[in-house]
Amino acid sequence: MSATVSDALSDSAPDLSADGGDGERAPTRSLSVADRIRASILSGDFEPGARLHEVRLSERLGVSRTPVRSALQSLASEGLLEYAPNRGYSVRRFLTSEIVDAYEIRTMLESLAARLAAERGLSDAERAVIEGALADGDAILAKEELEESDRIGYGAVNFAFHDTIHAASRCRMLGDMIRMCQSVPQSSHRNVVSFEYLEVRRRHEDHHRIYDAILLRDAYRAEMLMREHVASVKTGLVRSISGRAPSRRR
Amino acid sequence: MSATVSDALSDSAPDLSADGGDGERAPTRSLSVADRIRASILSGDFEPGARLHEVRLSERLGVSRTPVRSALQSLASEGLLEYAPNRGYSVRRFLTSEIVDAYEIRTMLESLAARLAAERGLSDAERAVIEGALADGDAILAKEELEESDRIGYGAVNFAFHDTIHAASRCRMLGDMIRMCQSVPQSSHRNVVSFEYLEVRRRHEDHHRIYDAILLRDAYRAEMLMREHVASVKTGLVRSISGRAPSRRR
DNA sequence: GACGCAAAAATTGCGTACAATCTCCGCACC
DNA sequence: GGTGCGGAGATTGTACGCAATTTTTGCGTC
Repeated sequence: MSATVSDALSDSAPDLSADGGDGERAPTRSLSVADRIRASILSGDFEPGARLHEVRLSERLGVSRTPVRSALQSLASEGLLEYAPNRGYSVRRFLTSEIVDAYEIRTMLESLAARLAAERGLSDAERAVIEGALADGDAILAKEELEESDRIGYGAVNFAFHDTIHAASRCRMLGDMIRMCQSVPQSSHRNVVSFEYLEVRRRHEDHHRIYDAILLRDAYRAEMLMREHVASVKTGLVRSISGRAPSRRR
Repeated sequence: MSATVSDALSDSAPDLSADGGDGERAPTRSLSVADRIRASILSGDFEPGARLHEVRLSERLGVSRTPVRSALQSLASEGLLEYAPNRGYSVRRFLTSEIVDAYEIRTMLESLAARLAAERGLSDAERAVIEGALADGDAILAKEELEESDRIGYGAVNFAFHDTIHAASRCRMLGDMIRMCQSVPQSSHRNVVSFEYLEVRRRHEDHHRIYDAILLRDAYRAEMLMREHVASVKTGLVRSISGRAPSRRR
C-alpha cells in the first residue's frame, strides 16, 4: 500500500511519460518529479544528510536533469533539502530541537489563524466541514477504545478541522507557513503524537471549544484555546522524546 | 544612488560575466540574477501583475534562460512572484489586506523570537550588538528632531536590534519566516511606517524594555512587549493607509 | 606513515536546440 | 453579428552537451 511511493525510485525503470495509473497527473514533469521525491524523502527512503545526485535521480525517474534540478530547488525552498552552491542538494537533518521549534512556531501561527477566523467569520461551507469533522470525531470517540482504523480516521478529522480554520483565516501566507511547519518530519518516528484514548478525547474537546469561540466571534478566546491546544501537542511530543531518549543536552 | 539597481535591468547591455565593481560576487549566476531581479521588483521596476518573460530577462541580464528560470523559481518561493504552469511567472499583487496580514503574522513570529531569546539567553557578541544599537539610537534621538540621515541611521539601528533577536532565538525557520513577512512590499509607498520623532522615540523605548526583559530572562514579558511593539507598527500602518485612501471595503 | 600537491574523475552550472503548450487572430458557420 | 474552430506566432518545458567547480585519487616528499 505504501510501497507505491518507494517503487517510483526503485531500479525498475519506471515509465513516467505514460500516464501511470493515477488519474491525476501533474501538468509538468518538474512538479510531478518534485512530488515523487518529496514522498520518497518523507517516507524515509533517503538517509538524513544523504546527497541527492542529479544524474542518478534523473535516470531512476526516467527524465532529464532539468526537471530534477527544478524539483530539487522546490524541495529546498520547502525546507526539506539543504543546498550548497556547486555542491548540490542533500536531505536536511532535523535536530530534535528543530522539530520542537517547528511546533513552537506552529503554535503561534495556528493561534493567529483561529483568531483571524473568529474575527472574519466562517462561510457556510466551512461551518459545514467543521461540524462534519466534529460529528465524525464524536462518532469515533463514542466507543471508548481506538483501533488502527479509528486512528487513521481521526487523523483525517483532525486535518479537516485545522485545515478549514487555516482557510477561514483568509490569509494565504499563514496557510503556507503552517504547511512548512508540518512538513518538518515529526521526529524520526512518524507522528509520535500520542493516540491514547484520553488524549485524543481531550484534543477533540478542544476542537469543540475552539469552534464555539469562533462561532461566537470571540477572537481572544479562540486564539488562546488554539494556542493551548497546539502547545499541548508539543508538550506531549517533548515528553515522548525525552521519555525514549534522555537527550537532555542543551 | 538607488539607480544602480534599476540599471541592472536597463537596456544598456550590462556585462554580468565581468566582476562588475562590487567586491561581493554571488557564487553562481542563478543567485546573482535572483538578487538583481529581486531588487528590481522591490524597487518597483515592474508593475504588480506584470509577467516576467524569460527570454527578455535573459537578454537584459546577459545570461541564458537557465539561471533566469532558476532565479524566478526562487523568487516565487519567496512569495514575490506568482507561478502558473505553462504560463510563467508574474509579479505578485499584494492587496493592502495582505500587507496588513503580513504584519499580523510578523507580530506573532517576532514575539516568539523574543520569548525564545529570553529563554535561551544572548551570547556576548549579541549583547554587544544590541547594546551598540541601543546606544546609537539614544544618540540619534538626543537632539529632538530627525533629519533624513537620522531616519536612515535609525533604520539601520532598528534592523540590527531585531535581526540580532532573530538570531538569538536560535531558530533558523523562524528567521526565514520573518524575512518572508518583511519581503512583502510594505504598501506601495515604501515604508509608510511613521518616522515622526515621538513615534520613533516610543519605539526606541520599547527596544530598551524588550532588551531588559531578555537580559532578565523574563520570557513572558519579552514576548508581550515585542508583540505590542510590532502590533503598534501595524496599527500605524493601518492608520496611514486608511487615512490617505479610505478603502474600507471588506 | 602522514602530509601536500597535481592530475583525473565526478558533479554541478550554464547555454542552446527542440518539443509541448498557450495565446491570439482570422475565418467559416450558425 | 456572435460563436466555434483552426493555424501561426509566442512562450514555457525538457533534453542534452559543454564549461566550471569540486572531490577523489595517486604520487612524491618529508
